[in-house]
Amino acid sequence: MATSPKKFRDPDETQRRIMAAAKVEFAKNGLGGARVDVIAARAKSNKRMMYHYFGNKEKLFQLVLEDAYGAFREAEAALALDSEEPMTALRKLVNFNWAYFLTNPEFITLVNSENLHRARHIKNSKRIEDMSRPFVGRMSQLLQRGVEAGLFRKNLDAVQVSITIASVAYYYLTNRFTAAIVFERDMMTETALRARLDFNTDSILRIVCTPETLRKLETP
Amino acid sequence: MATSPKKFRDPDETQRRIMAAAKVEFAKNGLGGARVDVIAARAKSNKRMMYHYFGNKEKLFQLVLEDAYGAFREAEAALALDSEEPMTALRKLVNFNWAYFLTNPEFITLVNSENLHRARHIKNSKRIEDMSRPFVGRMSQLLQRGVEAGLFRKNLDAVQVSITIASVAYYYLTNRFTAAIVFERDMMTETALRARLDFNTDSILRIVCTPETLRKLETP
DNA sequence: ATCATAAATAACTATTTAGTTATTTCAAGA
DNA sequence: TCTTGAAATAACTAAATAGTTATTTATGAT
Repeated sequence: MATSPKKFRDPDETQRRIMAAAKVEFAKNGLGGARVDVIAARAKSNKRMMYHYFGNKEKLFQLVLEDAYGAFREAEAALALDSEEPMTALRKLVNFNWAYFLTNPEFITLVNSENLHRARHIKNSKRIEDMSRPFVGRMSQLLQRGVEAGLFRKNLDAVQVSITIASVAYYYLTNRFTAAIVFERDMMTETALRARLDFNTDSILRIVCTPETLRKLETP
Repeated sequence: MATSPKKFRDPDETQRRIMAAAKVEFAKNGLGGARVDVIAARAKSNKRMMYHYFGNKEKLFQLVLEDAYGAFREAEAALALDSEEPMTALRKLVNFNWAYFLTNPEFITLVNSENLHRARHIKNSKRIEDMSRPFVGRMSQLLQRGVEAGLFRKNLDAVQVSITIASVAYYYLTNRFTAAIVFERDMMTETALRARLDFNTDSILRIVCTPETLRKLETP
């Protein structure tokens, strides 16, 4: 069969299992609420291995966070938006943010936890910086192409647009539990999720596109 | 002088001090990271009083959260948006959300913490429900008035609009620490804050207003 | 004045928890 | 097949932590 024979000693695999377990535990309980014993048990390893490979709880958290962020940016880069029409690319980007946060809820809680701690674990992370720069570059380039095609408004700040695209998806999903009570509405039915994605796509187009582009969209 | 004579026994004041201290501690470290000893010390009281008046840590958290949410909704209601022109009211609402999150950062972290715990502390809170319903009502009414005045687009969902107004402010502020690294930009300078508020106001108007209303705004 | 009651405090306890030490087990090179 | 170093495990420790008990102190009603 395809699976490699089970090794009894496999440092790489052990580290991988500890990271995976840590991701689950940190996402579920935050850095403060996470328990190293739980991580070790879930990884089917033990605490000593965690300390051996990662040093301490916080260093493990930092690595988990960097990996999560890396996976997010990699997935975004894989969209290859630079080879799409600007309108298509923008729609795909809105869609991607939504789908990613929805299918990777642990990403949201990890980022929330890191912000609660004022980003001290990634403050000096070269890795995060290196992963971020191309992303901002891609966004700027997309806006630029849209402007040149007469589709997008001029002088939009790529950072503001990026933040807005993320925010309308992220906020809905991260606050879905309190929102369900406040709005007396199940936020996670298929219908509700579809409605939110549609609303988000429409909103971002209204923010980014010129009035003429929007008019053409409405009268096909 | 105006200050009342210092009482040595003052249950109301003690409870108030414990609540205030708890708000700070929960906001700073989340429910899991908060320490009851720290709360007691900061309140210049002691643990026994906390347990006496509030039962346990989680019940205290619930009360702090309900109070924070109540204060937010009260402040919003005090805007008296129903006696404003729809456009003015909408701008004021965007402004209010921004200013409130900015000047009450503990509100954001409390809500984040509660969502990490899947809203289990307010799940059955009649208080929260009672405070929320009028808010949704006010939003619906505002949209309705805007539509009737030919200013706002028809068939907008008040819940989607509410969520969007909150999201563009909340996300920027809650994720300001990681964003500062990702975007290599200080998110909290006066200029950056002003730029974000302006961007948000513009965005929400583009989402809510009819094309004609927007056109009139651009050519005064 | 005094007494019952609630407010306040400090000292304590049983658990939990991050991190360590001591020991055993395996696998690869000589 | 023997040796050696890394991988793995379990048992331990010191500190921290939520919650409690026992006791003292002030206050307001009688």
